[in-house]
Amino acid sequence: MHYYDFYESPHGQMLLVADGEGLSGVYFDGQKYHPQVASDWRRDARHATLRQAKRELAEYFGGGRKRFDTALAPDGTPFQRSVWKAISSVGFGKTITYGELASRAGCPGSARAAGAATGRNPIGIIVPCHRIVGSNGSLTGYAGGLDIKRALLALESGIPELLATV
Amino acid sequence: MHYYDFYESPHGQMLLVADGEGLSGVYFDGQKYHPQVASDWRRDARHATLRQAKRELAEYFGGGRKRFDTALAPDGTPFQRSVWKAISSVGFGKTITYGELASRAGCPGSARAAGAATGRNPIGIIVPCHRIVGSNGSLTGYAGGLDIKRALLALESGIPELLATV
DNA sequence: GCCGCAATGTCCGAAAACGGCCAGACAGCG
DNA sequence: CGCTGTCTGGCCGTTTTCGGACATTGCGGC
Repeated sequence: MHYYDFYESPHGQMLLVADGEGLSGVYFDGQKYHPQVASDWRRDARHATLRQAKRELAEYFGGGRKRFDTALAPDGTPFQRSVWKAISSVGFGKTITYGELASRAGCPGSARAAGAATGRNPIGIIVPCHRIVGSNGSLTGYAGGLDIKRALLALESGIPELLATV
Repeated sequence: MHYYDFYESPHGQMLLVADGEGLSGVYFDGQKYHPQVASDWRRDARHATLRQAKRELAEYFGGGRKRFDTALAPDGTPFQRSVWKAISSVGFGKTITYGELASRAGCPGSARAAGAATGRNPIGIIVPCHRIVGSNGSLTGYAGGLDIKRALLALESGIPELLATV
């Protein structure tokens, strides 16, 4: 059974999805690969996992949280899961390249495949795929749009002036 | 979760599979499309659905049962399910053609596709695909082998001499 | 610097192949 | 004629196969 609820972020409404195992999805409104809410899903604002995720997101956007503790249960191929796991190991305010990401996932040389897997990340923000950049530092892409990616990195940079430029 | 057990039929060992919904598979040993027993399946001789199926099969081969009451939960496409449902409506000792089967499934003219779907029937004997024959009365095919198909039809014919010919 | 290229895992659409068919035409045979 | 068996062409859903497209990168050639 799938449960879901919404969260109002500074960058628009977000859809949160959970199953029995943990959080399975966090999506910006209208982002790429945004799922359809199926008729057999149940909206439940008090669902334990969803509540914890909403609280932690609020603390993150408020600047008071640097890592997430919600239990995750994303659905994907073995390769994708290893990539998403590697993404989660990138700390707040840090960035790595797609090539480095591929290496950490155990598949050096598969940078492009790692990029594709990054694009399929179902748990935005909490699995911090916005911290993955091109080898020359360019932002290259983000399912929610480059503006949001830039804003998230600015928020994590800790430099107030940077925030103003967004 | 999948549960399974075996049943010793007059024509060799049979594999029975069930999930939470009902019986999902009944296969002759070595038949076409015989599934692999996955490592996360659990053998359970006392499983309610499996026990009922084994009992009804024993009664069928003993000649004392003409229809099955076990709850079924086969996995397939919408078309396949409608075909298997139509097969189940064919009574003991009767036969229909693949063309007639297609019509009963709601798709007149799709005789060939109905044949393919019949071949994929996961629940042998209980979904009596052996009662489907060619338009000229020929047996044409059976996943468990034509010999078994002939034997089943002989058993259902009620004519003792026919049984001797098998 | 700029361009082209090879290597990588997954998804998606299109196309082709594959069946437990069937009706019609034809030839062979008594 | 009537009956039989074989062959052919059209029919239909599913499965398999194949070719690109991606949130990349390092290298060689120009």
